[in-house]
Amino acid sequence: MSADQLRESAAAPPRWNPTTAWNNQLRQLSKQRQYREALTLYRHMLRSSFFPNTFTFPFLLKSCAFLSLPLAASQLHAHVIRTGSQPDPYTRSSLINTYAKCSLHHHARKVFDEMPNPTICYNAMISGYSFNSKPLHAVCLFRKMRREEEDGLDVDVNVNAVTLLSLVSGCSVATHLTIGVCLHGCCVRFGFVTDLAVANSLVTMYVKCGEVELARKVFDEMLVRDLITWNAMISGYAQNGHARCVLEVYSEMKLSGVSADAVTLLGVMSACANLGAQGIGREVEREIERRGFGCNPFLRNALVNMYARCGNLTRAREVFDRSGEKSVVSWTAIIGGYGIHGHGEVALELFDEMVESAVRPDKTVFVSVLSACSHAGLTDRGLEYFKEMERKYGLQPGPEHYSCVVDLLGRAGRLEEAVNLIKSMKVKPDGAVWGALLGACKIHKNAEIAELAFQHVVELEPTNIGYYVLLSNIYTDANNLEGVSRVRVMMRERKLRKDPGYSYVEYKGKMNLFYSGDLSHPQTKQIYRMLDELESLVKEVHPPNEKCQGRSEELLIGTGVHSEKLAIAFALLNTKSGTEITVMKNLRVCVDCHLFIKLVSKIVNRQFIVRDATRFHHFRDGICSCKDYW
DNA sequence: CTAGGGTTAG
Repeated sequence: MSADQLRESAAAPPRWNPTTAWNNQLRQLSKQRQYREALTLYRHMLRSSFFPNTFTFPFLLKSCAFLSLPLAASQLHAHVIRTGSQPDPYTRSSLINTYAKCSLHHHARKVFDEMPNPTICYNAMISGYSFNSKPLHAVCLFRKMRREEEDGLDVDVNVNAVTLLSLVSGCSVATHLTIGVCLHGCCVRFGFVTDLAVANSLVTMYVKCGEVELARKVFDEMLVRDLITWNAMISGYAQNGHARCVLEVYSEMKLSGVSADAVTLLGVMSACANLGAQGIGREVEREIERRGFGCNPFLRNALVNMYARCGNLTRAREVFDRSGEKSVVSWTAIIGGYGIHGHGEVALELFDEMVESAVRPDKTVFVSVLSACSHAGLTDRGLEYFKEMERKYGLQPGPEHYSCVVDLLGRAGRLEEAVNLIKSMKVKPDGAVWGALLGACKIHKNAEIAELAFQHVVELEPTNIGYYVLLSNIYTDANNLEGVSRVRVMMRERKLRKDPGYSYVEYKGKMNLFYSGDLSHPQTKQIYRMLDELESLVKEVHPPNEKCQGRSEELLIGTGVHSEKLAIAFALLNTKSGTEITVMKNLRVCVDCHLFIKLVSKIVNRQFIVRDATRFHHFRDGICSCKDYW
């Protein structure tokens, strides 16, 4: 035994082969996902002159892949080459995978092209292309793989479930949907749709492309489902705004005997936030505590968001204050919460606090900050923050920020400034930017700028009826009847129809849904009696057709049986005094109702929160038959 | 080589 070897065995007292002992430690660390520690250990290993073998590198490469460390990866690659012997398939597939995960798919391909490849290397390269969203590259390689499989030459190549799974997961944006559909066909032809993991990846693929119906079809055809399947479907519905479907699938899941985990509850919580379903949200919170997920930062943020959106700022703040580590996402949730409900000052204070606590603001949090300013009428402070965004934090404002600032200026009546801001934009304004301007024109009755805004907005979003309605209303205010009929003709030509407006209130875990003039609710009689009473009380304090002072009170009290009014009457009938009432509205809250709600709130001394759910999609998932919901 | 996760105006 050489002196070196003796010294080595003394330094680390392993049983027989020192390399095996080191490798075992690496395996342990890798299993426990302690990737940084694995790399540190490797540094120790190098210092104590050991000889890495074929089992050493895959663990280390996996660590680099997870931590996305391209430099460390290429160093390791050099070490692999230095060992002299040809790398085995496992090491090569790890190299390919690591380069791909570091977004270096060209390097990965170089490794791939060095020699003939067995199945795992093909799979690694295919999944690498998918990871970098290059599904066409992946498909080309798949074709090559099939040819080699058929030739049956010296290397063992077999298309397997992992191959298809990797291919499918590469089509996770809508632009790649066509390829995804073809690959779905491949999965069927090759007999892999029955494979659980493959089917799961198909569900996920469709969900990410925004095709929830197709995802649901795959989901329904599956004979076996595991936790991943349910989660893919639940979070898929949640991400695409189909909040009610989330709750449906969740209860189906509970019936099927699969128990939920943190990911499931996250999807459910986000659905509750979008529905304003605080009661269900509370139940889920209890479930979270019971299952011991209370510390999960994802869930805590979702919880803060849910309470904030439902108007329960006290509870949102409690949960927020009690979370230990606060990320930008946590701050965004709480800032947005105060912003939505008009507490702009608090939102800005929180933002400053966030900066002080050394959390770097991102683009998203600025959207919340700017919109908080515009909700609270803090025009100039909003503009300051907008400037700071680029100057102080180096964040390029996107169209989503410009639309907030246009809204900010627009609400303050500074329409020309808003127009100039749009003209000065470096990025192309989207529909939302012009739409915000159009909305401002409605408030300040400026038909001229409205026409300019409308021209742009119909070009960008020709099917968004909201804008047609807005312009038509602006013309109505300006007594421009010719304009009104022109817009009507446009809408008819383009076959656009307005969705019926409806409102709903969550009560005892059920959605109570109302259309305007609705007579189908079981409590209809009491509701209308209550509404009559409210109307006469309101007329007492505020005689009809009398204009009021101030911006939001310019409006008259409408006499129609609006869905919001029915929802409020229902809530007053059924809930205890002192509790807040959250009413959800699919379209913008009817202007006639603003004052009505405000006055009723004063008269009965209850707080109402009417949430504008315009941007949520759940009104599209067929809330049509009210019977299912009460 | 291997499927699921929080925040975003109008």
